[in-house]
Amino acid sequence: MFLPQKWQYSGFQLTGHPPMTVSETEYLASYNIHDFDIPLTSVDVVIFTLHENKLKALIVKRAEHPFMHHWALPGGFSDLQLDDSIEQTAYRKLFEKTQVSSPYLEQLETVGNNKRDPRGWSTTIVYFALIASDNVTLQSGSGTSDVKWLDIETSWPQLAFDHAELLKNAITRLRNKVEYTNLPLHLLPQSFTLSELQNVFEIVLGRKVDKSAFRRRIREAALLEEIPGKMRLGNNRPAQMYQAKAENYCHYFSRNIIGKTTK
Amino acid sequence: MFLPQKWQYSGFQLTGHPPMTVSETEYLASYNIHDFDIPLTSVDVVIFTLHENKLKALIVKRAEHPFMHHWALPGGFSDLQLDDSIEQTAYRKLFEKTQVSSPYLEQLETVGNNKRDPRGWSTTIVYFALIASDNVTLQSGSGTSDVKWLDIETSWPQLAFDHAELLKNAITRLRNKVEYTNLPLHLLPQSFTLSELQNVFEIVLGRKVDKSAFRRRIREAALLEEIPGKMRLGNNRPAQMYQAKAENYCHYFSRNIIGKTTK
DNA sequence: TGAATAGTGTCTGTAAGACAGTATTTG
DNA sequence: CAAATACTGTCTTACAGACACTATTCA
Repeated sequence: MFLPQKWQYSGFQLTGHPPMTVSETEYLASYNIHDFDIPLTSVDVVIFTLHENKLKALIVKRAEHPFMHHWALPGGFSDLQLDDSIEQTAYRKLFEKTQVSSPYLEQLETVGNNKRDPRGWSTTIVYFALIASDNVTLQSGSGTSDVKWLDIETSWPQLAFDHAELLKNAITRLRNKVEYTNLPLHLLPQSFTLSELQNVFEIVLGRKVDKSAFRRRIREAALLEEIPGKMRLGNNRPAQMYQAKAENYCHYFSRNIIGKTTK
Repeated sequence: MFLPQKWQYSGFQLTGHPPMTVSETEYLASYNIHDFDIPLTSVDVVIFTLHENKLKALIVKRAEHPFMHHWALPGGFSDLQLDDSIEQTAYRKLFEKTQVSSPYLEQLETVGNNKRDPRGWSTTIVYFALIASDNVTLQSGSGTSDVKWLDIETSWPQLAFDHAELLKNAITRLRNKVEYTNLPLHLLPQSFTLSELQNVFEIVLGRKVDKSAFRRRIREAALLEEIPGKMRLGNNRPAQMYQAKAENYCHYFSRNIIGKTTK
């Protein structure tokens, strides 16, 4: 079961490459990444927003091989000069397309295999972002010829690579997390009413929830603050407007939202 | 806000590389990954087990540069010949060290930046695995000179790269998920008693839970099946033994376990 | 019999679901 | 006034927590 490792190997090194006589400094000086057969690594971003009461994801039309002229998720390679980290790559890609600089951004998954890219072994790190649709200015940017919001409930165009599956996974993750987090807050503009917030939850969940229970849940989590005197006016009773407290980037409820099953 | 993209770009392509006159076939034929400056990409695996009533993680002593002679998480590069996917790389690394072939394995996070590896820009895909400690045979394998279980509650040796942080993140993820999933099942051998299962939950959570509530929760989730007649004997009332139903790889409870706050 | 652990019964507390009620605006 | 939406009150239900109780073995 548990071998006594200490005596088995202590005092000598197994053979390895590079040889033991090379110091770490010498090793690093002679190290050349291009000597190794390593996979492509890219970053893709699933950008969600709410537009016309629909949940939408951003897709771009590729202007380059492979999959030229196909729709795809925005993404690309880390620029080792521009980016200090893969998060920065994700933020940069998101900003290039939307001009939004402070989204909710979360790492989703990393997919790497020898099937997904015709160029060979390829790995992509997938992020998902939530942004408010106000103040977004879409830009196709470099490497793409078009950009648009895809209503995730309608039929999708054929997406490049395995991007249809990546998008499906992102939708699943978002739906799951909405059951026990406050993520939909990030799909709304800075100020909003409780009815608007509830509406966002319902759109993402795909079902109605009870108003009274919903408000109690939000109130008791202390996620929001009233904006004194600011009301949403209409042909009915005015609604109090709220904003998210800064500290509530992601709040976890201790129970799932169950809600009504009918839409 | 939302630009009418259709008319803006339809009918022509933006300039791009490679030029439009090259077909995809020609492009792929001339494509050479070594022409590009791409980051190192590795896979690391945090392997948890339960041993002597402690939660432990596997660490290996590096026999190669960089960080030679330092303890580190098991991991390494995908072998583009051996591995069809990064999951396979993770399974391979896990099997090399433990001879366990069917662990619980989950992707944790991917960390990529220009600080974490002295060789330069580097990305690692981190997995975490849960295995039962019975039938494990530790092997240091290639590139490492030693291997051992690290009790995560004791003080750690200095770990190579950012592995201390990766391990900390894995522990956090495991602890969080134990609040609302059945993950501890995978730390036990095939058959076990309910008290043993509760004990595993308590070790991972770091606190006691109520026996009656715990059993109700497990019973109502229908995760287990009795092994008829098989009992754990001792100087006390014998305990019924159970095994996990095959379909319950990962069960999500709809509420967190709250439990007692005293250990 | 006592020690030890297995296993159960039942009361309480908390938060969600259901749903009907009241409140406040415009037209 | 009616229509529409905002907001609240209250009863019920579900399930976790607390904790005491019973059960079954060995020494």
